[in-house]
Amino acid sequence: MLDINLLRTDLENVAARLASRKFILDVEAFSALENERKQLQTSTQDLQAKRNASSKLIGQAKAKGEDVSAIMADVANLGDELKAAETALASLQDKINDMLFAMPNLPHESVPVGKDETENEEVLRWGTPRVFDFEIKDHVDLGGPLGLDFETGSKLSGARFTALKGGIARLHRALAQFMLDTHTSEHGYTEAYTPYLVNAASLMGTGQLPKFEEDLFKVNRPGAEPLYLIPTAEVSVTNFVRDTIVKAEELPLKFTAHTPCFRSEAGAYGHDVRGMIRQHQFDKVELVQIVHPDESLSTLEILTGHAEAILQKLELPYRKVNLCTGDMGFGAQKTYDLEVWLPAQNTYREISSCSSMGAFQARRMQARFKNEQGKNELVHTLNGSGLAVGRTLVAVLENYQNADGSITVPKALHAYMGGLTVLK
RNA sequence: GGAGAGGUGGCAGAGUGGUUGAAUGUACCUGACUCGAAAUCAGGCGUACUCGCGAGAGUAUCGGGGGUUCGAAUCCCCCUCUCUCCUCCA
Repeated sequence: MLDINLLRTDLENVAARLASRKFILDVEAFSALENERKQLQTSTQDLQAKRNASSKLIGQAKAKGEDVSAIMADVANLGDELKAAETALASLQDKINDMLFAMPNLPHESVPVGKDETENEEVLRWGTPRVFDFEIKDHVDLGGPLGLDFETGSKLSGARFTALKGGIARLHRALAQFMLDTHTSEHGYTEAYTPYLVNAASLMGTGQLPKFEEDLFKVNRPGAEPLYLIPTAEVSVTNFVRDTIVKAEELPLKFTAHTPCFRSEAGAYGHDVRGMIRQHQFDKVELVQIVHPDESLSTLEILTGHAEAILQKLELPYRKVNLCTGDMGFGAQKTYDLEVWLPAQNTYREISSCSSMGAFQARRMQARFKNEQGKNELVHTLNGSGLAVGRTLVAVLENYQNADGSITVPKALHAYMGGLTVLK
């Protein structure tokens, strides 16, 4: 959520910056609502002050045993007028809030302006795609004989669900363990385990609600508030600090968590239907940092580096992309995507997305720290995939395939595979 | 799943319809006393918002939301969390 004061004082500029990410801010509607709000709030507060004063008088008079009917008559008509004013003000404020909650974050100045992914800026390439001297297969054909079982997945749950068995399941687990261990022991993150079902307030906090409810799996409960399956551990972990005030010296907070992620992929009909690139359920090792506002952009570089380290240790070629304004996610101020080389697709595919959210989430969550002046100030939040486990599995299968269809286990994973060095 | 008790300022803890934004203690800040400190005394001390150039004034806020009332921390309803007991369970 943007700072409403910024909208009040610098509306045109905000609108221009939001336009660069394809969000049209209705400037006229917003100022009209704001003007109306200002007036109505003042008049409502005047009425409230009047009511409070009269009620106080009634109390005083009654205490002395005096007759209060005159004062009572005086405020008799106030009630309806006040109620009407309060209702109108509340609905006005709801409208303003609805606008605010629907507004994406402002892109940072270092973000290239562009309309879509074609205008993203490649920052670097790491590694050299392997040259194969045989006809390569994609992960579906490679994985099938090794335990990658789409049929069972869809029998149990439908399209976009996958079952893993045997060596593939082991490899999947090994990847997650390896990532988690690397981030905790080499990058200084605290391991976290979180609920996979969260309430609406948490999803409001990180920005998935109210705007993207159709992307989520919702669990309705009679007589209780609904819960949602997390679309990413960013939600559960970042919300650790919702409604809290942390000490300045405790920053930065660094958490990593391995969780399943659930996405309805409502808008993705027809995309990536083959294989396990796009699933309703996938595992991810997430990185989250809660930092001092001065540190967010430098931390983004560091955090992205932590995700890159995993790809480098696995010796998977990748490139780093600075997303342009038109391609960034809703809450992001700046985002680097890491794209891994997939030989069967002959292209780089997203395997990690690392973002600085600035104060966007912190404002929604009321996540603050005590600054040097002793005042409460919003923290900044960052998150990144370190990495998406399913897609990493795909990348390992395709990049480490052999002519006979077997898969060489990357060296970094040997310690996690119980002596297995080749899957066949 | 069943029954009960609770949620009040940074912390502890009063308050069950009326000059209550909320006693008291404690923590913290300022001043006095002191060579200095401790102790003591005096004063201050939440957050958000609105109006105002400003001094300042006002509104909201006692887990969250709604209701009753001229007036709600206090009464009613829904949700939520914590604790205790029973039941069940990995």
